[in-house]
Amino acid sequence: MNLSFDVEEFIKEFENSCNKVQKKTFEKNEVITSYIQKRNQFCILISGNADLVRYDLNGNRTIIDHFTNNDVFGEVFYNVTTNNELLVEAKSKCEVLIYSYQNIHYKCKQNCKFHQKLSEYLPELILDKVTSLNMRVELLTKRSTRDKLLGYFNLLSTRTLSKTFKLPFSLTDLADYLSVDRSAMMRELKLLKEENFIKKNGKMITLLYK
Amino acid sequence: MNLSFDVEEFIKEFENSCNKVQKKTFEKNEVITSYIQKRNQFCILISGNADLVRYDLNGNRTIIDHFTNNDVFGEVFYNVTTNNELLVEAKSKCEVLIYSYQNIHYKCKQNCKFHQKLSEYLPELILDKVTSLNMRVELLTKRSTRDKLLGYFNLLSTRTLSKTFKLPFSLTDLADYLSVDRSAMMRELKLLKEENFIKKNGKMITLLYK
DNA sequence: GTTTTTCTGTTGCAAAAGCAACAAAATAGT
DNA sequence: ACTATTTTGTTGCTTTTGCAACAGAAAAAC
Repeated sequence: MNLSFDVEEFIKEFENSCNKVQKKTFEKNEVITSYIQKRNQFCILISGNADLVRYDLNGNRTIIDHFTNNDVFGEVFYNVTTNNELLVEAKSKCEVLIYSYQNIHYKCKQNCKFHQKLSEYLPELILDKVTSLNMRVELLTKRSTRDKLLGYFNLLSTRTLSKTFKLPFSLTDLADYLSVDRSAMMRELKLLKEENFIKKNGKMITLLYK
Repeated sequence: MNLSFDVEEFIKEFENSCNKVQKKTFEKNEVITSYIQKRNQFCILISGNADLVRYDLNGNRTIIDHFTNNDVFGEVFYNVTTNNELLVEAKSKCEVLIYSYQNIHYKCKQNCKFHQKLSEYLPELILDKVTSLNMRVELLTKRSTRDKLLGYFNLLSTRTLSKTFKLPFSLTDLADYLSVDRSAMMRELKLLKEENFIKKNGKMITLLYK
């Protein structure tokens, strides 16, 4: 996230000016929302972190997306075509702004500050989402588990400007995020350590190659 | 694509009103643009079709995205972090509107109609892109070649409202799009035919299951 | 502070996917 | 219309990935 404006400031300042937006709090493991076609919910995660997960017919879980501070989500971003369940699950206590997408255009009152700012910031919020989705596609199209891992590590390294960083996921969740089998991923991690590509201590990873 | 406005109309009407936008034509196989960090190009494909492709260090080609009429692309949508080359290649003769993203905010003149309309339509254009990227992620996270194929066929079937449809790709390109080995994909297609899941005649596919 | 649950690390075996290579068919180029 | 190039369809073999299962470590719940 490198937005040109401060989402927190924006929310603090304006959340009470508009009666069409609501703020809700969710506890860990609660379902924040499920994606259903034709309900145009649009959400901004104010604090905490949450995952968009899919459970398919074989019982596989996939973490489709991982949301942290200031991320936007909701079924406006999704054309729900599959019969799989899509859920947003809170991974920690979460504060969420919930809004109906239509209401962005139909203002609640002439001078609603929230509306004004939201319209102004919206393209950037969505653009940021496109960028992160493109990175996701970039990762998922990598052919091997090794390339996915290294690709993801590179991303975190670039993001933190450091060769050492902490995984934002448990290893179990990381496997679901990279869409690979956990044991196969663990095996690959072991090889990467043995071949001196990385150093690993719990969730702390250090890249050892140039 | 199911936008609430007609992109073609918008472009026809306003493309000459703004001196900061240019229209270019590309022949088949020409490179329309390559993605380079910090150049904020933003493009709309008016006609033809094109692919966003990546060539990785092992020589694997991946079709990251496939663009047709009215699709938007450009490196505004991409945080170029990898050292891989990202190119947009014309698959047929293409007409493209090219614009610098910054210029969306800095209008060329007070009453530039193009600017006005573009600002108005932009969120929807980008939102549409998010939707298609989410579908892409949905496909790519499927665990097996079979699930990817069936997922993609379902998508085309839903889009065309028909059990029978034509693949917009060559089979070679489809493999690169689904990020699987071509021969493995062909093998799976053969099995799907043998097990009566699909009927296939060249690029025409018919789904046989409910 | 003890118990229960989740997460990590590992492995043998089975299944799926990738690689290489080639002939036939289709398409594009001249 | 003929030739060159690309695409399709196929297969044997190798490598990678996934599955199942389990023990120990860590974290969460009580």
